[in-house]
Amino acid sequence: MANARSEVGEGRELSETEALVEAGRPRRPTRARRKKGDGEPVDNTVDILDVAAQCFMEMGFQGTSIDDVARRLGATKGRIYHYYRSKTDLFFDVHREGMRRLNEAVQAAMNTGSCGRETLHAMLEAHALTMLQNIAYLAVVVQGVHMHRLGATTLAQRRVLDEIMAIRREFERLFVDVFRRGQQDGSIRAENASIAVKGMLGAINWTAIWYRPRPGETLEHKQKIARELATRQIEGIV
Amino acid sequence: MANARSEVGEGRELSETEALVEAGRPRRPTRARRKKGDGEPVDNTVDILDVAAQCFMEMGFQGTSIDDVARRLGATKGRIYHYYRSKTDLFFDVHREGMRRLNEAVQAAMNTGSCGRETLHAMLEAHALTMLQNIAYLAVVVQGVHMHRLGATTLAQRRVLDEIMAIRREFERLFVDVFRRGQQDGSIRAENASIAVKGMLGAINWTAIWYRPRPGETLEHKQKIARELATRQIEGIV
DNA sequence: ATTGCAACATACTCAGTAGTATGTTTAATC
DNA sequence: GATTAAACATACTACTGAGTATGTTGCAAT
Repeated sequence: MANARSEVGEGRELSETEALVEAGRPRRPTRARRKKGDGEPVDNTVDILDVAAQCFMEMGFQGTSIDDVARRLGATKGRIYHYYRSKTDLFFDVHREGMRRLNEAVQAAMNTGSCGRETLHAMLEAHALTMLQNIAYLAVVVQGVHMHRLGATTLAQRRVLDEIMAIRREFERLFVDVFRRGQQDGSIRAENASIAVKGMLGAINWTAIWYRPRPGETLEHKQKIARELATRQIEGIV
Repeated sequence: MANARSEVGEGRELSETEALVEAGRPRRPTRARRKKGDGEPVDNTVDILDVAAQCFMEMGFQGTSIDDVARRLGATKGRIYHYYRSKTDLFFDVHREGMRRLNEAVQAAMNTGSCGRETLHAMLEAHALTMLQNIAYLAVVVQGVHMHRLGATTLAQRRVLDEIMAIRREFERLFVDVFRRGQQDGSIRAENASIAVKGMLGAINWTAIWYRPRPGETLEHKQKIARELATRQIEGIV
């Protein structure tokens, strides 16, 4: 980082909680721009987020320059820095969006199944399918997990990173909890929930490494892969 | 990369095969230095390799500077560039060493077990244990897998990368082959060997993300984790 | 004793890149 | 229709970091 943005000065300072909530989130205008005749307000950050996710997936956080993202957008740095304070903030926002989609899908699956094992199965399948459908965003999430020791972050950014890590731990805890429920209702016989879950999530998350959608790939195909992966984690190969 | 080293000039040129074999490998002196009174020749690259593996694991390839590695060695760039032509070559050599250790362990396990499933189980356990025992090197291997599209490599480096990817594909094929053998001898009922193996290897490889050895951690503990992970992949959780 | 090379250290170059400062256009509000 | 802010583009700064060129030291073979 060329020059650490001074934490003081430049107008009003953000309070502790504001900084924690706002950091990494796109800057919202005070007066949102609306489309020509339409009344719908436009969010110009979605394109940036999509392209950034793609770049981060292909070249990694450090390997991606803001100019790379801008070039792929057919724009310049100015557009990106208009919405994001820093490259790290942009990365975090992609990460956050990925986690949001993942959480949404898995939370929905938690309401299905008649025993712990069946619920877990549904959660794993939902997780896998979400990975395959949002591979760029989720590849960034996977990177983010491995990134929590990068150190070279500012004070505010470390806060956001802690928040993200907390969300991830919470996410993993969902699986452990359902696993334990399955142990109690007798539908799961394996012991050591912690290690078992880490293995299962690894099998799913690994798709971020090997899976790339073929052009024109159908949803059914993705579902088939997701079901296959989830089933193997529940039933094994015997 | 500041200046791509010119492929021509500077003395004798390497032949195609020499370049393929030598690239990424440490430069060997024409007259090996020996210890004081001892007759044993010394390999000064092992320290470099160990430290580099540690750095690459903690901060990633792009996030690690040669100066970082040198500083951790209590040395300067000069020492590293004396043995390695480039940062990429250093990374590749760590990768190669990691794959060597992994292959060694898994190959040994292939001679055990009385059916496909048992052999596969032994291979997975050996794989997992090797990961836990060489987490830095294997974390680099995992990074390398995800790196094959980084693009920004020179001609010679791309050759080495292709070689590495070939080795990895060969490695994965070992598991698929044994899987199919298990399907034929009836010890494995699951279908779709390719996806099943990708899931299983993912569960094991994921240790590169979450596992960090506690100080004073015993071998038995590592073995327990490895056995647990492997068993889950074979038997599932039912 | 001298020579030669390995094994580094030191000092430098230069391109890429994060972030900033500032200009320009367009749409909404009054 | 004048004003104002959003939504960018352009131009610039400053620094990091890969790779190089060159110096220095110490062992080993002759």
